[in-house]
Parts: sequence; structure tokens; C-alpha cells
Amino acid sequence: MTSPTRKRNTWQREAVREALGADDGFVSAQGLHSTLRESGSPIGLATVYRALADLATEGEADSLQSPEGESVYRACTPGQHHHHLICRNCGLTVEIEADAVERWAKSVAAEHGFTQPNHVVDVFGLCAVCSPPR
Amino acid sequence: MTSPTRKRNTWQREAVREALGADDGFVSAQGLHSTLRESGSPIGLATVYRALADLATEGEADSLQSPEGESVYRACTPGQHHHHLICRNCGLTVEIEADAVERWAKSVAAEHGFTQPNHVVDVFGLCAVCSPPR
DNA sequence: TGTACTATTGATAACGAATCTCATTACCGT
DNA sequence: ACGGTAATGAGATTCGTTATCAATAGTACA
Repeated sequence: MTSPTRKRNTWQREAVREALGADDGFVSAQGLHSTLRESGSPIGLATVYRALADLATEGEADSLQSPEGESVYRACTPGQHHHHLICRNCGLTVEIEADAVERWAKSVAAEHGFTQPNHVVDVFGLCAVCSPPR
Repeated sequence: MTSPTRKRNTWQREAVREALGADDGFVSAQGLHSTLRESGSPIGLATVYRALADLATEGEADSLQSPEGESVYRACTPGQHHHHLICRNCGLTVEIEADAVERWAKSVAAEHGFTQPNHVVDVFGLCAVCSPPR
């Protein structure tokens, strides 16, 4: 058969994957690029954008839109569907499972005749450390 | 006491409110601006952005980020918290209530020590009309 | 190992959404 | 009607993201 599209292994992609894994919150492409640059890597900004988009497509990263409209990324274990609890202040992120919500989304979609449901479910708040001491 | 900030009634704000109510899906600021212009209104783009932001703040409009990162708006009945089921293809939108999800979000936040929880819960899919006929 | 093919890279330009500037307009209490 | 001032709008500006395209470097194969 005809050979499928090949994906080449470059140190740039690996660097992005690694930097993403090293951060425990969501990061923007620009932020990740800065981090890499500061640690001495000469990687280009466009490459970071491309690598992150690929990782997200392949299911190796989660992406979501920050409230400000930026796309932010985070490494995740492939194959698992999960949601996030994110600190508005420091970015601390906790993965949460929500089978109940999954089921709810599916059924509510079906009820209204919708197919191929996707859903965006994320909770933002202030983590224990960032919460005001009242 | 000192008089509070006043809000003036302008035909522009009313036009935005009306145009927003006339649409049954989510609309972008630019889209709404085009619509208004096409219907003969000389309203400015910046004004549409400001009016929509105000309406959202006052609770007269819901806003969310489209998957492409644009902010989109939709009229809603004030005071009610609700979520949306949105057709990816035609934009048809159904308001859904989800007390269960509200409670879930609150409790999951509390469990992890998070305070002041917000949540983003939206379901995207293909509506009955846009669904493939299998 | 060398070589050719081509995916990937990256500096920069281009794009687009959203915000800011500031002189002008017009709402509204008096 | 008047005056103070919030609101408007055309254009400039900011900023995230994508496109361009020549140069670079993986990878298959001889």
C-alpha cells in the first residue's frame, strides 16, 4: 500500500513535549516559547504553535481557551477523558473525572435530537492557597 | 450621598439589545455589527463591543468563547443561570438547566479546597436538522 | 555511508479580534 | 435652554495566531 504520511522526530517537538510535561498547569504557546528560550533553546515560536496543535490533535495534550481568549495547553494521559479544576490566580490545575457529567451531557444532547455531542466542562476558582483568608 | 454613575439611554444600545434578541443563536460582535450596518444603522464597531460587554455584565446576555476563540453573545433572561446546547453547524441553541451540574461543580471545587467557583459547561453537537441521515 | 526526497523549521509578514484614543456628539438633570 | 459629562465612532494600536517561503535536516533506500 502507499506509505502513509510520515511524522519526523525532531528535537523541537520533543522539547515542546517535555516542557509541557514539566509544567503542572495550563500554559500558552507564547509562555511555553518563552520558557524554552530562557532555558537556552533556540526554538521558534511558530514551531511551538505547530507542535502544540499536533499534540492536542494526537490526544497527548488538552487545550482550552482561557477566560481571556488565549489557547492554553496541558499535558495529559492519552485516551482518558477528563475535565479540569483550575485556579484563576496561580494556574494550579486538578484533573477531575465526571462520569455523571459525561452521561448528563450525552443524554441532554439526545433529548434534543443532537448527535455527536462534545462538551466543554471546566471549573475555575481560587485554590486553597490563593483563596482570601476571610 | 454622591450620585452614582449614570447609564444613559442611547439608540445604539437599544439597537444592539434588539438585534441580539432577534437572533436565536450566538453571535459575534463583528457579526452583529455587520447585521446592524446592513439594516441601515450607522452604528460603530467599538460601540457594539461596548454594548455587548455591558449587556453581559448586567446579566442580560450570555457570552462564551466559540471553539475558534471568538467571543459570542446571546440574549438571555436575566437572573437565570443556565447552559447551552449548541449546533456546531447551524448555530441553533437550546438553553438547558442543570441544577445537578451546578451542585456538582460547587462540591467538586469545595472538595479540592477551591473557593469562588465559576464554571463553563456547554455542549456542542449537531442538531436534528444538521445530523447526517445515517 | 552517501544521496535524494521532502517534511519541518523559523524569521517575518500578514491577519483578525478586541481595545484604546480622543475629539465630537448628544443625553439628561436642572 | 443650558451645561456637565457619559457615550460615540473612526482610526490607530495591541496582541495572539496563522501563512509564507527559503533554508535545514530527518529518513528511506541504494
